[in-house]
Amino acid sequence: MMLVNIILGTLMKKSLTGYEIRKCIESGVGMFYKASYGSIYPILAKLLEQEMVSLEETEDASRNQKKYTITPKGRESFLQWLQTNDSDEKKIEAFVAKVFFFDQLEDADVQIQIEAFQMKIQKYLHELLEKREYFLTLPHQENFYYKLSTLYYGISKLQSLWEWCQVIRNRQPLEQLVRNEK
Amino acid sequence: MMLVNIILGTLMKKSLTGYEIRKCIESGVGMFYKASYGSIYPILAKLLEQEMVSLEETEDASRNQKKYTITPKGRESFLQWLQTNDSDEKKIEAFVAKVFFFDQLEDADVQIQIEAFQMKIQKYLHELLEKREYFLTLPHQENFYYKLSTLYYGISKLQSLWEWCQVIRNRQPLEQLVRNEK
DNA sequence: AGTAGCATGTAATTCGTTACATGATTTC
DNA sequence: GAAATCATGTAACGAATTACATGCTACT
Repeated sequence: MMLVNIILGTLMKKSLTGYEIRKCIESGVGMFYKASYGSIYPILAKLLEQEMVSLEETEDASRNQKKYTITPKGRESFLQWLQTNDSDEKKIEAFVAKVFFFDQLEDADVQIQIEAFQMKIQKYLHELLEKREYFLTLPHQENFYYKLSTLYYGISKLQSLWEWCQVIRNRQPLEQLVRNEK
Repeated sequence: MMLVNIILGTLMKKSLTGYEIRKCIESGVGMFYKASYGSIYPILAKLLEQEMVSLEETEDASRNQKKYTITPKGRESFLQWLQTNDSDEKKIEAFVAKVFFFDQLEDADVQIQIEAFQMKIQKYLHELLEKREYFLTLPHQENFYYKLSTLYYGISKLQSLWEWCQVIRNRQPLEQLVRNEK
Protein backbone atom coordinates (compact mmCIF):
# COMPACT_ATOMS: atom_id res chain seq x y z
CA MET A 1 0.00 0.00 0.00
CA MET A 2 3.00 2.20 0.42
CA LEU A 3 3.68 2.50 -3.29
CA VAL A 4 0.07 3.38 -3.98
CA ASN A 5 0.43 6.43 -1.78
CA ILE A 6 3.78 7.39 -3.16
CA ILE A 7 2.25 7.38 -6.62
CA LEU A 8 -0.65 9.50 -5.44
CA GLY A 9 1.88 11.77 -3.77
CA THR A 10 3.78 12.39 -6.98
CA LEU A 11 0.52 13.25 -8.71
CA MET A 12 -0.45 15.88 -6.15
CA LYS A 13 1.39 18.66 -7.97
CA LYS A 14 0.93 17.75 -11.59
CA SER A 15 -0.48 15.14 -13.94
CA LEU A 16 1.99 12.57 -15.13
CA THR A 17 2.28 9.42 -17.21
CA GLY A 18 3.33 6.14 -15.67
CA TYR A 19 6.72 6.59 -17.20
CA GLU A 20 7.11 10.03 -15.70
CA ILE A 21 5.93 8.85 -12.32
CA ARG A 22 8.74 6.37 -12.29
CA LYS A 23 11.33 9.02 -13.00
CA CYS A 24 9.84 11.23 -10.29
CA ILE A 25 10.02 8.47 -7.75
CA GLU A 26 13.56 7.63 -8.80
CA SER A 27 14.81 11.14 -8.27
CA GLY A 28 12.65 11.79 -5.23
CA VAL A 29 11.98 9.04 -2.73
CA GLY A 30 14.08 6.72 -4.91
CA MET A 31 16.58 6.49 -2.10
CA PHE A 32 14.01 4.63 -0.03
CA TYR A 33 11.71 3.12 -2.58
CA LYS A 34 12.31 1.58 -5.94
CA ALA A 35 9.42 1.26 -8.33
CA SER A 36 9.48 -0.74 -11.52
CA TYR A 37 6.97 -0.51 -14.34
CA GLY A 38 5.77 -3.92 -13.38
CA SER A 39 4.39 -2.44 -10.19
CA ILE A 40 3.48 1.06 -11.31
CA TYR A 41 1.20 0.23 -14.22
CA PRO A 42 -1.00 -2.28 -12.42
CA ILE A 43 -1.36 0.11 -9.48
CA LEU A 44 -2.31 2.91 -11.85
CA ALA A 45 -4.95 0.69 -13.42
CA LYS A 46 -6.38 -0.11 -10.01
CA LEU A 47 -6.36 3.54 -8.96
CA LEU A 48 -8.25 4.40 -12.11
CA GLU A 49 -10.83 1.77 -11.32
CA GLN A 50 -11.22 3.15 -7.81
CA GLU A 51 -11.49 6.67 -9.23
CA MET A 52 -8.51 7.89 -7.29
CA VAL A 53 -7.04 9.11 -10.57
CA SER A 54 -8.51 9.96 -13.95
CA LEU A 55 -7.23 9.94 -17.49
CA GLU A 56 -6.79 13.30 -19.13
CA GLU A 57 -8.01 13.66 -22.65
CA THR A 58 -4.84 13.05 -24.61
CA GLU A 59 -4.35 16.33 -26.39
CA ASP A 60 -1.38 14.82 -28.14
CA ALA A 61 -3.12 11.72 -29.43
CA SER A 62 -0.33 10.55 -31.66
CA ARG A 63 1.79 9.18 -28.83
CA ASN A 64 -0.13 6.64 -26.91
CA GLN A 65 0.64 8.24 -23.62
CA LYS A 66 -1.74 8.22 -20.70
CA LYS A 67 -1.57 11.23 -18.50
CA TYR A 68 -3.00 10.54 -15.08
CA THR A 69 -4.58 13.22 -12.92
CA ILE A 70 -5.38 12.78 -9.28
CA THR A 71 -9.07 13.19 -8.39
CA PRO A 72 -10.44 14.88 -5.24
CA LYS A 73 -11.10 11.41 -3.90
CA GLY A 74 -7.48 10.52 -4.55
CA ARG A 75 -6.25 13.66 -2.84
CA GLU A 76 -8.34 12.91 0.17
CA SER A 77 -7.07 9.36 0.38
CA PHE A 78 -3.47 10.50 0.09
CA LEU A 79 -3.79 13.17 2.77
CA GLN A 80 -5.55 10.66 4.96
CA TRP A 81 -2.61 8.29 4.67
CA LEU A 82 -0.19 11.14 5.25
CA GLN A 83 -1.66 12.06 8.58
CA THR A 84 -2.31 8.66 10.10
CA ASN A 85 0.58 6.90 11.73
CA ASP A 86 -0.83 3.42 12.14
CA SER A 87 0.60 2.28 8.81
CA ASP A 88 3.78 0.30 8.24
CA GLU A 89 6.28 2.52 9.98
CA LYS A 90 7.97 -0.49 11.41
CA LYS A 91 10.25 0.00 8.47
CA ILE A 92 12.16 3.19 9.04
CA GLU A 93 12.53 3.93 5.39
CA ALA A 94 8.78 3.89 5.04
CA PHE A 95 8.51 6.73 7.51
CA VAL A 96 11.22 8.76 5.83
CA ALA A 97 9.48 8.29 2.50
CA LYS A 98 6.38 9.68 4.14
CA VAL A 99 8.26 12.66 5.49
CA PHE A 100 9.17 13.42 1.90
CA PHE A 101 5.59 14.59 1.46
CA PHE A 102 5.28 16.48 4.73
CA ASP A 103 5.46 19.85 2.98
CA GLN A 104 1.84 19.14 2.13
CA LEU A 105 0.85 18.54 5.74
CA GLU A 106 -0.12 21.06 8.36
CA ASP A 107 2.46 21.93 10.98
CA ALA A 108 0.44 20.53 13.85
CA ASP A 109 0.03 17.18 12.13
CA VAL A 110 3.71 17.05 11.29
CA GLN A 111 4.49 17.52 14.96
CA ILE A 112 2.18 14.71 15.98
CA GLN A 113 3.53 12.32 13.38
CA ILE A 114 7.18 12.89 14.15
CA GLU A 115 6.67 12.77 17.87
CA ALA A 116 4.86 9.45 17.64
CA PHE A 117 7.64 8.07 15.51
CA GLN A 118 10.29 9.29 17.91
CA MET A 119 8.58 7.40 20.69
CA LYS A 120 8.75 4.20 18.72
CA ILE A 121 12.44 4.80 18.12
CA GLN A 122 13.04 5.47 21.79
CA LYS A 123 11.37 2.26 22.79
CA TYR A 124 13.38 0.20 20.35
CA LEU A 125 16.56 2.03 21.30
CA HIS A 126 15.98 1.10 24.89
CA GLU A 127 15.82 -2.56 24.02
CA LEU A 128 19.09 -2.36 22.14
CA LEU A 129 20.82 -0.48 24.94
CA GLU A 130 19.76 -3.17 27.37
CA LYS A 131 21.06 -5.80 25.06
CA ARG A 132 24.37 -3.97 24.96
CA GLU A 133 24.49 -3.82 28.76
CA TYR A 134 24.13 -7.55 28.80
CA PHE A 135 26.80 -8.20 26.18
CA LEU A 136 29.27 -5.95 27.97
CA THR A 137 29.17 -8.29 30.98
CA LEU A 138 30.30 -11.25 28.89
CA PRO A 139 33.94 -12.32 28.72
CA HIS A 140 36.00 -12.82 25.54
CA GLN A 141 34.46 -10.04 23.57
CA GLU A 142 37.17 -10.35 20.94
CA ASN A 143 35.44 -13.52 19.85
CA PHE A 144 32.28 -11.80 18.80
CA TYR A 145 33.48 -8.34 17.95
CA TYR A 146 31.59 -8.26 14.67
CA LYS A 147 28.37 -9.53 16.17
CA LEU A 148 28.63 -6.77 18.73
CA SER A 149 29.41 -4.28 16.00
CA THR A 150 26.05 -4.87 14.37
CA LEU A 151 24.39 -4.07 17.66
CA TYR A 152 26.29 -0.83 17.79
CA TYR A 153 25.28 -0.16 14.23
CA GLY A 154 21.67 -0.45 15.29
CA ILE A 155 22.08 1.82 18.28
CA SER A 156 23.99 4.43 16.35
CA LYS A 157 21.47 4.37 13.57
CA LEU A 158 18.54 4.89 15.91
CA GLN A 159 20.31 7.69 17.73
CA SER A 160 21.01 9.48 14.46
CA LEU A 161 17.46 8.94 13.36
CA TRP A 162 16.10 10.38 16.58
CA GLU A 163 18.26 13.45 16.17
CA TRP A 164 17.19 13.85 12.58
CA CYS A 165 13.59 13.81 13.77
CA GLN A 166 14.43 16.36 16.42
CA VAL A 167 15.97 18.72 13.88
CA ILE A 168 13.17 18.54 11.36
CA ARG A 169 10.48 18.76 14.03
CA ASN A 170 11.84 22.16 14.94
CA ARG A 171 12.60 23.03 11.35
CA GLN A 172 16.18 23.69 12.29
CA PRO A 173 18.87 24.14 9.65
CA LEU A 174 19.59 20.80 8.01
CA GLU A 175 23.29 21.43 7.58
CA GLN A 176 23.99 20.47 11.17
CA LEU A 177 23.04 16.90 10.31
CA VAL A 178 26.00 16.24 8.07
CA ARG A 179 29.74 16.51 8.25
CA ASN A 180 31.01 19.10 5.82
CA GLU A 181 34.78 18.85 6.11
CA LYS A 182 36.70 16.90 3.54
CA MET B 1 18.99 -16.28 -1.00
CA MET B 2 19.90 -14.10 1.92
CA LEU B 3 17.84 -16.05 4.39
CA VAL B 4 19.32 -19.32 3.20
CA ASN B 5 22.76 -18.11 4.19
CA ILE B 6 21.62 -16.66 7.46
CA ILE B 7 20.17 -20.05 8.33
CA LEU B 8 23.40 -21.78 7.37
CA GLY B 9 25.24 -19.19 9.41
CA THR B 10 23.28 -19.93 12.56
CA LEU B 11 24.02 -23.62 12.08
CA MET B 12 27.80 -23.09 11.87
CA LYS B 13 28.29 -23.34 15.61
CA LYS B 14 25.72 -25.91 16.62
CA SER B 15 22.89 -28.08 15.36
CA LEU B 16 19.45 -26.61 15.80
CA THR B 17 15.80 -27.26 15.09
CA GLY B 18 13.82 -24.96 12.83
CA TYR B 19 12.19 -23.51 15.88
CA GLU B 20 15.52 -22.77 17.52
CA ILE B 21 16.89 -21.26 14.33
CA ARG B 22 14.10 -18.78 14.40
CA LYS B 23 14.88 -17.72 17.93
CA CYS B 24 18.54 -17.40 17.06
CA ILE B 25 17.80 -15.17 14.12
CA GLU B 26 15.40 -13.10 16.18
CA SER B 27 17.97 -12.37 18.86
CA GLY B 28 20.86 -12.10 16.43
CA VAL B 29 20.40 -10.53 13.01
CA GLY B 30 16.74 -10.02 13.88
CA MET B 31 17.31 -6.31 13.75
CA PHE B 32 17.89 -6.59 10.01
CA TYR B 33 16.07 -9.73 9.04
CA LYS B 34 12.82 -11.23 10.17
CA ALA B 35 12.19 -14.89 9.55
CA SER B 36 8.87 -16.62 9.97
CA TYR B 37 8.31 -20.37 10.11
CA GLY B 38 6.63 -20.08 6.77
CA SER B 39 9.99 -19.27 5.25
CA ILE B 40 12.33 -21.22 7.50
CA TYR B 41 10.83 -24.69 7.13
CA PRO B 42 10.63 -24.75 3.35
CA ILE B 43 14.21 -23.47 3.12
CA LEU B 44 15.34 -26.15 5.54
CA ALA B 45 13.64 -28.79 3.41
CA LYS B 46 15.40 -27.48 0.34
CA LEU B 47 18.76 -27.37 2.07
CA LEU B 48 18.28 -30.96 3.13
CA GLU B 49 17.57 -31.94 -0.44
CA GLN B 50 20.72 -30.16 -1.59
CA GLU B 51 22.69 -31.85 1.18
CA MET B 52 23.71 -28.56 2.71
CA VAL B 53 22.32 -29.80 6.00
CA SER B 54 21.58 -33.23 7.40
CA LEU B 55 19.17 -34.58 9.97
CA GLU B 56 20.66 -35.87 13.17
CA GLU B 57 19.37 -39.12 14.47
CA THR B 58 16.82 -37.93 16.95
CA GLU B 59 18.14 -39.31 20.19
CA ASP B 60 15.02 -38.03 21.85
CA ALA B 61 12.52 -39.66 19.56
CA SER B 62 9.45 -38.88 21.59
CA ARG B 63 9.31 -35.25 20.56
CA ASN B 64 9.07 -34.95 16.85
CA GLN B 65 11.86 -32.46 16.66
CA LYS B 66 14.26 -32.32 13.76
CA LYS B 67 17.73 -31.23 14.61
CA TYR B 68 19.56 -29.97 11.58
CA THR B 69 23.33 -30.15 11.24
CA ILE B 70 25.30 -28.30 8.61
CA THR B 71 27.31 -30.53 6.26
CA PRO B 72 30.81 -29.78 4.91
CA LYS B 73 29.14 -28.83 1.64
CA GLY B 74 26.91 -26.43 3.54
CA ARG B 75 29.86 -24.91 5.36
CA GLU B 76 31.67 -24.36 2.13
CA SER B 77 28.66 -22.73 0.54
CA PHE B 78 28.19 -20.42 3.52
CA LEU B 79 31.82 -19.34 3.64
CA GLN B 80 31.74 -18.81 -0.08
CA TRP B 81 28.81 -16.46 0.29
CA LEU B 82 30.50 -14.75 3.21
CA GLN B 83 33.58 -13.84 1.23
CA THR B 84 32.07 -12.78 -2.07
CA ASN B 85 30.71 -9.28 -2.36
CA ASP B 86 28.78 -9.55 -5.59
CA SER B 87 25.57 -10.46 -3.78
CA ASP B 88 22.73 -8.12 -2.93
CA GLU B 89 24.57 -5.50 -0.96
CA LYS B 90 22.56 -2.81 -2.63
CA LYS B 91 20.54 -3.11 0.50
CA ILE B 92 22.64 -1.83 3.34
CA GLU B 93 20.97 -4.04 5.89
CA ALA B 94 22.02 -7.06 3.87
CA PHE B 95 25.63 -6.12 4.27
CA VAL B 96 25.30 -5.48 7.99
CA ALA B 97 23.62 -8.86 8.38
CA LYS B 98 26.63 -10.35 6.64
CA VAL B 99 29.02 -8.55 8.96
CA PHE B 100 27.23 -10.31 11.79
CA PHE B 101 29.06 -13.45 10.70
CA PHE B 102 32.46 -11.86 10.05
CA ASP B 103 33.92 -13.40 13.19
CA GLN B 104 34.10 -16.54 11.08
CA LEU B 105 36.02 -14.86 8.30
CA GLU B 106 39.75 -14.31 8.02
CA ASP B 107 41.03 -10.83 8.74
CA ALA B 108 42.30 -10.27 5.22
CA ASP B 109 38.92 -11.13 3.71
CA VAL B 110 37.13 -8.92 6.19
CA GLN B 111 39.32 -6.04 5.06
CA ILE B 112 38.55 -6.67 1.42
CA GLN B 113 34.83 -6.94 1.98
CA ILE B 114 34.50 -3.81 4.06
CA GLU B 115 36.71 -1.78 1.79
CA ALA B 116 34.69 -2.76 -1.25
CA PHE B 117 31.52 -1.81 0.54
CA GLN B 118 32.94 1.53 1.63
CA MET B 119 33.69 2.33 -1.96
CA LYS B 120 30.09 1.71 -2.92
CA ILE B 121 29.00 3.99 -0.11
CA GLN B 122 31.40 6.68 -1.21
CA LYS B 123 30.14 6.60 -4.73
CA TYR B 124 26.52 6.86 -3.67
CA LEU B 125 27.38 9.55 -1.15
CA HIS B 126 28.95 11.57 -3.91
CA GLU B 127 25.76 11.47 -5.91
CA LEU B 128 23.75 12.69 -2.96
CA LEU B 129 26.18 15.48 -2.17
CA GLU B 130 25.92 16.68 -5.75
CA LYS B 131 22.18 16.60 -5.52
CA ARG B 132 22.40 18.73 -2.41
CA GLU B 133 24.64 21.24 -4.19
CA TYR B 134 21.99 21.56 -6.82
CA PHE B 135 19.14 22.01 -4.35
CA LEU B 136 21.02 24.64 -2.43
CA THR B 137 21.02 26.86 -5.52
CA LEU B 138 17.23 26.85 -5.71
CA PRO B 139 15.11 29.64 -4.24
CA HIS B 140 12.24 29.24 -1.76
CA GLN B 141 13.69 26.38 0.18
CA GLU B 142 11.07 26.77 2.88
CA ASN B 143 8.64 25.26 0.38
CA PHE B 144 10.39 21.94 0.23
CA TYR B 145 12.10 21.76 3.57
CA TYR B 146 10.90 18.20 4.22
CA LYS B 147 11.88 16.95 0.80
CA LEU B 148 15.33 18.36 1.42
CA SER B 149 15.38 16.80 4.86
CA THR B 150 15.11 13.32 3.40
CA LEU B 151 18.15 14.06 1.27
CA TYR B 152 20.02 15.06 4.39
CA TYR B 153 18.80 11.92 6.05
CA GLY B 154 20.38 9.92 3.27
CA ILE B 155 23.67 11.79 3.43
CA SER B 156 23.89 11.56 7.19
CA LYS B 157 23.08 7.89 7.10
CA LEU B 158 25.78 7.12 4.57
CA GLN B 159 28.34 9.17 6.45
CA SER B 160 27.59 7.30 9.66
CA LEU B 161 27.71 4.01 7.84
CA TRP B 162 31.08 4.83 6.35
CA GLU B 163 32.44 5.69 9.77
CA TRP B 164 31.02 2.52 11.24
CA CYS B 165 32.87 0.60 8.54
CA GLN B 166 36.03 2.51 9.30
CA VAL B 167 35.82 1.65 12.99
CA ILE B 168 35.17 -2.04 12.54
CA ARG B 169 37.75 -2.37 9.79
CA ASN B 170 40.36 -1.30 12.28
CA ARG B 171 38.74 -3.19 15.10
CA GLN B 172 38.57 -0.01 17.12
CA PRO B 173 36.51 0.27 20.29
CA LEU B 174 32.84 0.28 19.41
CA GLU B 175 31.83 2.68 22.14
CA GLN B 176 32.93 5.66 20.08
CA LEU B 177 30.07 4.96 17.69
CA VAL B 178 27.32 5.85 20.12
CA ARG B 179 26.39 8.72 22.36
CA ASN B 180 26.52 7.71 25.97
CA GLU B 181 25.25 10.76 27.81
CA LYS B 182 21.62 10.98 28.77
C1' DA C 1 19.70 4.80 -40.89
C1' DG C 2 20.56 3.92 -36.13
C1' DT C 3 20.45 4.68 -31.36
C1' DA C 4 18.60 6.48 -27.23
C1' DG C 5 14.82 7.54 -24.84
C1' DC C 6 9.69 7.68 -24.40
C1' DA C 7 5.82 4.82 -23.46
C1' DT C 8 2.78 0.84 -22.06
C1' DG C 9 1.80 -3.41 -20.53
C1' DT C 10 1.82 -8.70 -19.13
C1' DA C 11 3.56 -13.28 -17.42
C1' DA C 12 6.56 -15.77 -14.73
C1' DT C 13 8.95 -15.80 -10.78
C1' DT C 14 10.82 -14.61 -6.19
C1' DC C 15 10.64 -13.98 -1.64
C1' DG C 16 8.31 -13.65 2.00
C1' DT C 17 4.20 -13.15 5.47
C1' DT C 18 -0.18 -14.52 7.81
C1' DA C 19 -3.29 -17.67 9.05
C1' DC C 20 -4.41 -22.16 9.64
C1' DA C 21 -3.92 -26.92 11.42
C1' DT C 22 -1.92 -30.02 14.68
C1' DG C 23 0.03 -31.92 18.62
C1' DA C 24 3.67 -32.74 22.45
C1' DT C 25 5.91 -31.03 26.68
C1' DT C 26 6.81 -28.12 30.43
C1' DT C 27 5.51 -25.13 34.09
C1' DC C 28 2.46 -23.17 37.46
C1' DG D 1 -5.60 -29.35 34.65
C1' DA D 2 -4.72 -24.98 32.29
C1' DA D 3 -1.60 -22.13 30.03
C1' DA D 4 2.65 -21.24 27.94
C1' DT D 5 5.99 -22.68 25.02
C1' DC D 6 8.03 -26.09 22.04
C1' DA D 7 7.63 -27.98 17.50
C1' DT D 8 6.40 -28.75 12.50
C1' DG D 9 4.29 -27.85 8.51
C1' DT D 10 0.98 -26.08 4.55
C1' DA D 11 -2.11 -22.97 1.84
C1' DA D 12 -3.46 -18.56 0.62
C1' DC D 13 -2.01 -14.38 -0.21
C1' DG D 14 0.90 -10.05 -1.00
C1' DA D 15 4.11 -7.01 -2.94
C1' DA D 16 7.28 -6.42 -5.93
C1' DT D 17 10.95 -7.73 -9.50
C1' DT D 18 12.65 -9.46 -13.99
C1' DA D 19 12.10 -10.56 -18.39
C1' DC D 20 9.50 -10.31 -22.20
C1' DA D 21 6.82 -8.06 -25.97
C1' DT D 22 5.69 -3.99 -28.50
C1' DG D 23 6.03 0.30 -30.84
C1' DC D 24 6.65 5.47 -31.38
C1' DT D 25 9.69 9.69 -31.49
C1' DA D 26 13.68 12.63 -31.40
C1' DC D 27 18.20 13.32 -32.24
C1' DT D 28 22.69 12.87 -34.75
